[in-house]
Amino acid sequence: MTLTSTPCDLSTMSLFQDLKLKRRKIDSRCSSDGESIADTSTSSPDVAGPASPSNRMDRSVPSPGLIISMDRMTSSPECGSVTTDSGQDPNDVGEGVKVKEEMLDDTQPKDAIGTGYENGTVADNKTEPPSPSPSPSAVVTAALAAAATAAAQQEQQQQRRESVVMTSPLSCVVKSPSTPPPPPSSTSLSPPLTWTTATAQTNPPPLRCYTPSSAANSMSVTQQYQQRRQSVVTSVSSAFWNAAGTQTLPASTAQGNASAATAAAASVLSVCRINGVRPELIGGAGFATTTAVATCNTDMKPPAAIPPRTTRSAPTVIMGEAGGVRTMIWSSPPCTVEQPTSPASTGCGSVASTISTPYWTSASTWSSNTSSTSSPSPSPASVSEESAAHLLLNLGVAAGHDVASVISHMPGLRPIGSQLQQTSAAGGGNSGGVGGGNVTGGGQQSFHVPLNMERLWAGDLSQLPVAATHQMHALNLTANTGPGWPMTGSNSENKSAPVNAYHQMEEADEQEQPMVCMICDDRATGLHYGIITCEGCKGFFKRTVQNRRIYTCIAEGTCEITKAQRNRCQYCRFKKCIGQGMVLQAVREDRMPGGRNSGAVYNLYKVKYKKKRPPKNGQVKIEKSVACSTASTMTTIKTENQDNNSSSMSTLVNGTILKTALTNPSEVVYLRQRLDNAVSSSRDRTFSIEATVNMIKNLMDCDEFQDIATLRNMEDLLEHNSDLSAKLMQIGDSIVYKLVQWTKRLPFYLELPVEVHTRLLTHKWHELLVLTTSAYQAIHGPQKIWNSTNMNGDRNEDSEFHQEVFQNLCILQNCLSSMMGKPITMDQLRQDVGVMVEKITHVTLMFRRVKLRMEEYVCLKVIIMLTQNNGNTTSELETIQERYTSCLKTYVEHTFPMQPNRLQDLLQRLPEIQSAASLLLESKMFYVPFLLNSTIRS
DNA sequence: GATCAAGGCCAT
DNA sequence: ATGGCCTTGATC
Repeated sequence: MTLTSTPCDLSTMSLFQDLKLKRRKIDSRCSSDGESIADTSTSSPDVAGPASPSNRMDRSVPSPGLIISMDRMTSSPECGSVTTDSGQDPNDVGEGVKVKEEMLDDTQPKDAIGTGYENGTVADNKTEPPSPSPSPSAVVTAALAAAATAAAQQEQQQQRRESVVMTSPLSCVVKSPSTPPPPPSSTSLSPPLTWTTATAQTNPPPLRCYTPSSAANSMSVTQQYQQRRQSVVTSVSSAFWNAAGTQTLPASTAQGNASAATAAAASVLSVCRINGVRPELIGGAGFATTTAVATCNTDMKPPAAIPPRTTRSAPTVIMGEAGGVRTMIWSSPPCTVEQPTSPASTGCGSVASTISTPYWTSASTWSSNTSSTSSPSPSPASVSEESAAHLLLNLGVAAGHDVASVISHMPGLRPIGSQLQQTSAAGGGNSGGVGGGNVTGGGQQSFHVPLNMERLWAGDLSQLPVAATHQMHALNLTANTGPGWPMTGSNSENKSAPVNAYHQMEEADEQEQPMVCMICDDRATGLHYGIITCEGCKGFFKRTVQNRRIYTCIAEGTCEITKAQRNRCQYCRFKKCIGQGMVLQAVREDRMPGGRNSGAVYNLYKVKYKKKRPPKNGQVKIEKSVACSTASTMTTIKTENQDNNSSSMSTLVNGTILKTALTNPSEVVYLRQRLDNAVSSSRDRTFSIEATVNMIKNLMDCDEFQDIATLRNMEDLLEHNSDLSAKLMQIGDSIVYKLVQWTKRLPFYLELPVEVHTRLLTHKWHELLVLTTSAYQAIHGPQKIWNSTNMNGDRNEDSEFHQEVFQNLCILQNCLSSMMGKPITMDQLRQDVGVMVEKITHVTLMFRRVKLRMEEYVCLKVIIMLTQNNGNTTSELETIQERYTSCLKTYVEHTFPMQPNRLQDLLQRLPEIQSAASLLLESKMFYVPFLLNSTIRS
């Protein structure tokens, strides 16, 4: 089946509507004839979407020619088509963001395999992902050649029953043996990467790593598994887009053969050994950014027997990727027994299971699969676009269960082969504590629980030191003592053991002795981020948090951290920092020096301990450890009305609450809110110009305006001889990817839960897009000089406006005509997008007149994103928005002291932008902003 | 003004 | 990247 672009009448049907009609036809055929799917995947490779190999290559090589400017503010192309056509609430139109892992996959390409795993590897999570491989086809060819020559002899019978066929990075299909493999593609740029992993003929070939510089070029079985798995995951993305109604993807060939994919991948994984242990995937390994392969210089044994899944005594290897760097975390998990996961624990409600090896299959033929699943599959029209955004935000950061929950919300996608992941399977959501090195949870070592730094930086604080349940209960922390505080202030009946131990040591150490670092026992210099540390650990913690680094441990995550060995394993060092109670929030986002956090973070989490002294002679280390850990996790929580309720406060003080504060997810949410409210370093104050400049600089750094604003391959997009759906897919691909990447680089990304970011993207993408387009036109567009003076020689702004509108309409007319291969009349154009273009143009002119600066633009961008139209603004969002509003105010006042109304003028543009954006949704012509900037060359 | 806990600098 | 030393600035 080939999707050919049928130019539609712009006046009667939007491009999306047209595409959806196509989609319906395809769905109908796919439902009735599964085998036709293969035709789809092969006869129309272009339809594979923007992430096809050819597209990848195209995108990886910026065109020096026409570059459509667009900002990284991205949108979803087909959001409108999905909802409106089905008669859904128009308010929902376009509020979705279609996401595909390829967005991330592009910047974290397979060519990066092997580059990120060395001992002590550190990944700066803020760094831009590496550029795509310049020659993926060559790499693929090489891989295929290797595959052809190095077939192993011992393939599992289990594997032979299934096959994973990757026809393209986008269109992996999972097929049963009976399903014939797709014929080779005729596209030279997109060689048919047919990687038959478990067909009866060959074993998984020892593919080479894509990265020549990789220290370990041999792709391990695990790597191969990862790649296969990614191919499976890729199909999910395809299916999602497919379900969005805009196109049929080859992924639709995935006939829901979930068990095949599961078994194939599981068979590979289950028999792999890395350093003698079986690797396992969790968390961030769920999707594209996290499915990259951790390189390993370890010989991988060929698959053997599949061990029982209910016993897992071997250490776990968690492989994931963030910021383009692979992470491998080793741990020694407890025995895992499959068990159902409470849907509530996911926060999404409908996930059926939590997974450690999350395999997903594209159930793009959901319409016919519904009856076979335990839960009804949603219709394509009910695609949860928010879930899509959520999904992408979770890429690289979410644990398996999060991904599972997200996927569970995605029609056509369903988890299969779920296997409980022990660390995230707690029904109550308590994912356990980070091993504090010495002791957490009443002295019980917690090394078994790995620290997923990706999730940590994504805002998942549930990994932070958690008082064991028994510890919480011992302190009666579940009782409410004040508004919203799930803890008691009165009962400390059972806290006596650790607290007394602490106090005993405290009293015994009154003598003057040098403080020792709670992390490495080096000489401490004072309180740093909540605990007593040395300068080294202080700086280490600061750098880690500031840069959102992701460390790896090549051992088992139990490295001893001493002064002599602290630099041997960053992962374990940071893990100990967290475990000992160092406060992430104490690292200031605005990097404002000076002052104290006592009025902020420590107002909420008053660390109750004294400076730890070295143990006296005879004191056993474990005692010190207990004391330190206890002290570090001991907090006095002030109630909100502490000033007015001395008795309550007294109760709290007297009942000094042994609380790790971040105990379980339900508390974390509230605590985070409290923290944000309490952090005075970034709220309710006027920033100095230095701080303002710094904050704006951070925003600008994560914006990459020039690069992001350009849409590559515009010439290709404007050609009418290629599939229109592919064009739009390509645009949408770029949009979503850039939008998510921008979000994840925001300085306040960690301050908000992923769910909030998801919601923001879902509801604000169009406004961001309009703002970006207008700002880019104003800043980088030609400073047009119109012949617009009136009889008095004065500037005729009205005439200027209309001339600008007309020019923009002409641009659109040309571009659309080119794209559709059919002339578009100006009347049609005016009817469809005239008002919207006028509004966008108006904003652009206003920005141009005031000579909008990038510094202002990035602030406006954050402000508008955090503006809640429905009035349901949360304090979290308000806090951040106020922060950047204040930042913008300071900047404007300092930079333009002679323009007292400049700030007001800028902020007044925001409603206009929202108005234009709403029209953008209604028109469903998301690409208009791109085209408006198409004449601007970078 | 002293203290202290932030961030920054810079030699290693 | 680390860590010792310095500066900064809020709090006492």
